[in-house]
Amino acid sequence: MKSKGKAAKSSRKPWTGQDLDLEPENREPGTSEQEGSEASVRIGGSWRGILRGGDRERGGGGGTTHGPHRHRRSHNSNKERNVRRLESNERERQRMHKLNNAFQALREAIPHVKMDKKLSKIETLTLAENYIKSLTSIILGISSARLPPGETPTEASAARLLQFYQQHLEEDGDESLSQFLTQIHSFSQES
DNA sequence: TAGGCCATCTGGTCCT
DNA sequence: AGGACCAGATGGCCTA
Repeated sequence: MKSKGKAAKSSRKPWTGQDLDLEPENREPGTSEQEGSEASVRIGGSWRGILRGGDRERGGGGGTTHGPHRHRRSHNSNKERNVRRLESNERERQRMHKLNNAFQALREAIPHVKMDKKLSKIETLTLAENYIKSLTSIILGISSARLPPGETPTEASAARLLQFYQQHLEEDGDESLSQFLTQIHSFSQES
């Protein structure tokens, strides 16, 4: 059983459009917003249309529009829009699942104390950052042990490490880690 | 019960 | 044109 049980997630059924009457006089997902209404509309478990006119910067979009310049994509019918929305929802779900898989892989890659407790996403990212920094300082420490007296590891050293890593990423993709470690070893040897 | 965390929906924007 | 990305919004579950 998961520590943060999502047992009721099963009750969170994907929106099917069936909880909304899509007959002509009724709305469909996004309709009210596209019509420019500022009213709150219950859509697929979410209330849309509240707090409009956000100050979002460029890129990424995200629920808010920019004043009168909202454009609407024309689709043939409500039914077609509905289908596209459902497909989009599914893709988004899959994308988030991939993201969560990546988070899980990261959790398993970084050592942490509370092994019985699942790390949250923010904890995972923070620990990963600290872990990387620690490893980097260790590696640079090894390197400095072989540097000429008085010479300390510099940012240039770290940049070289990064360069090695990026080079292997480009050449070998995900399989590069062991080779990268080998490279680091030789790097420390030559320093 | 409040707050944290999360999954999901959603629509605007970016990218191919 | 359509998919990917992004962030706001919402509601459910869990823990202190």
